[in-house]
Amino acid sequence: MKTIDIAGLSHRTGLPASTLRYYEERSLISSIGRKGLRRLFDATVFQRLALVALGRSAGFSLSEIEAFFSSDGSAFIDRKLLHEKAAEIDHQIQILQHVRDGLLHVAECPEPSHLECPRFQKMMRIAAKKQARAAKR
Amino acid sequence: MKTIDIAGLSHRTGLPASTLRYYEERSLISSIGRKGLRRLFDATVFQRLALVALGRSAGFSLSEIEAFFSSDGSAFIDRKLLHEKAAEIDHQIQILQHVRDGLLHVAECPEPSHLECPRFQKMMRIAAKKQARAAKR
DNA sequence: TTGCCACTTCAAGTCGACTTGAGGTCAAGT
DNA sequence: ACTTGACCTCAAGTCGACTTGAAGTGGCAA
Repeated sequence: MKTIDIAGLSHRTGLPASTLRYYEERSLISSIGRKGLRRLFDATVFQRLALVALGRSAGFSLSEIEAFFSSDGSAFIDRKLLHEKAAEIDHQIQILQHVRDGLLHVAECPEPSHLECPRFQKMMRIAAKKQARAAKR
Repeated sequence: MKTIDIAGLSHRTGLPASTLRYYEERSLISSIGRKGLRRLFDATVFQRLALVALGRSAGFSLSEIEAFFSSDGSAFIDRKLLHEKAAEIDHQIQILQHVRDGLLHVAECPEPSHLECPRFQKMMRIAAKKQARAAKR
């Protein structure tokens, strides 16, 4: 079986070795053994790291990602949670679209009065509503 | 002129007083004076806070939002910066769309083999590339 | 066999955005 | 005039996700 040490894994993933050790400590990945003190990983670790990357991009915390990996090693079993997160992301996309439009509006509008513009105000109201939720991330 | 104290402002915005003090310390908002020790705010603070909320929703750090407020108190004057940020947000929207699709794919696919699906792998590659940036937010 | 240095562990530090707590002040109601 | 308690300041704590540093170990080239 082909194995890779932490330096190689770091090189191939772009993640610092410290992060990989940290992920192992958090049980997000696992090494298949040691050569002396040194960790050895096999190819499955790449998949695992890709899933972690996906989860991070989706805004999951490491704890949440941990929860996705069930005890038997299989991953992402909770479909309901996945759908919920997808919906959350959809929502965030909509907010970002409003915010982008708001920024562009401000950039285009030559007036100092864009703060009075109803379009801008509407966008701000949307942003403000989501403040509490957004601030939690 | 109508003024409001920190408790009233907190009540009307939903933000804790500690957060409002913190924002004042960061120069994101300003009080118009004091009654004894107590801060007094006027109506303009609501607009200011709405802009801060907007910025936070857009994923800006408080420092970035500070930068938007120019020294003379007017806001969002740097059109180039605004366009840049809008483009950045556009980019983030695209990533989130991929991530959402990835989550849905995993949720739908009843096989343990979704990890081999080319669509999924492509999405994961995109997510992985953006990991560093996403992790910073 | 020796020596280098990439790896190891473990504790502590960092960063952003706040929150919490101790100890102090003062506006306002009785 | 006194008390109450909401406000004040400033320092320190928190949380998540890592990073950094010191001190130790051992694989491998010469």
